[in-house]
Amino acid sequence: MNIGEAASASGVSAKMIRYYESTGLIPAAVRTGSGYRVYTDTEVRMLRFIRRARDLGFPVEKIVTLLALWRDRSRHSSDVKRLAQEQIGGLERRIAEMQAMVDTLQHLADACGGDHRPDCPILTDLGKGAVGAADPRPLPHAPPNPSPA
Amino acid sequence: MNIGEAASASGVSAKMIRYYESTGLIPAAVRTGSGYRVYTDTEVRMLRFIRRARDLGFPVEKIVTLLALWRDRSRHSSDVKRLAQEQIGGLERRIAEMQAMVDTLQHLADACGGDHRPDCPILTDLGKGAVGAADPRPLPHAPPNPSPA
DNA sequence: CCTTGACCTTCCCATCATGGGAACCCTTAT
DNA sequence: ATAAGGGTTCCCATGATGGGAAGGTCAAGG
Repeated sequence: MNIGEAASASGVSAKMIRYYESTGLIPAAVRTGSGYRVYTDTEVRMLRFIRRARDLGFPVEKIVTLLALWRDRSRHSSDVKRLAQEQIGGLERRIAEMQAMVDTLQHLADACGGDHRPDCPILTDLGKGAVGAADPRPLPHAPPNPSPA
Repeated sequence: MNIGEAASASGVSAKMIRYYESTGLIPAAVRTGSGYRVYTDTEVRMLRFIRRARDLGFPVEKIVTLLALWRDRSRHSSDVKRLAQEQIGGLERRIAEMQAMVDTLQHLADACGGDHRPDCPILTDLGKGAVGAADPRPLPHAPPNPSPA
């Protein structure tokens, strides 16, 4: 199977298959004499596994561990369960953060007339604050685990 | 005020202040004879505005619009409210996606013994699926609007 | 046999917001 | 005068993904 077929069979783009190979997430594929990558059903199943785990928001780094457990027939299900629960915890923390943003915005929007007049508590709130020192919270902008699928 | 002072007064790092200037989000700062950027309270307030908007999850692109409205004294509050509501909608969509991930994971984890045995519905589910064509959903991985604050 | 088109290869670039660091210049206090 | 602690620019890296160019390969059909 060529990379294109493996891509459509697994739902992982050819680009990403090469990327996963380059980062070591999956082993290097066997090549034909002319350099084409060749995939078997086993590898396609691995790619589907990766795809599903990404759909569930697992960061690629965690998928490394999941794949190792997947391959390890003597794994303990408790190890897998723990990973899943950590993932749930991380997602729930991010959900709570976003919910807090929603709540704040909703509060501000509720207090905003939404008419032709310029007065708007949203802008007032965003612009408020004395010019003294601000707490330099690090604005942890890059979520460790973005993937909404 | 030098950039370092403006950074601690606004909560935006000096690095990011220069970045915002380079992208045109904020106007270029006045310079001293020797090239140091100089900031006034007005600019610090603008930076705090940006910081707060980022904290609420607004992508920088939207902040461009918010800033324009902030500066425009003849703005209509309805324009601001609409932006806030769009932001709320986007956040809620992402929350729903993540909640769906949590639900799926919780379902799988509940069915997993979590003991020393290898059997685990989590891995079974991730690995399942025939090797036929998979729907090539684009895995919209990059959230348009990540910032959890 | 040769062409054509679809596929493959590698390599580079871009995203987005952010940090790290190097190399070098400026200011201020001792 | 010198050292410390700013500032400046420029380059690089992140993580997962797509886009695209330049060039090699394969299969089908004339």
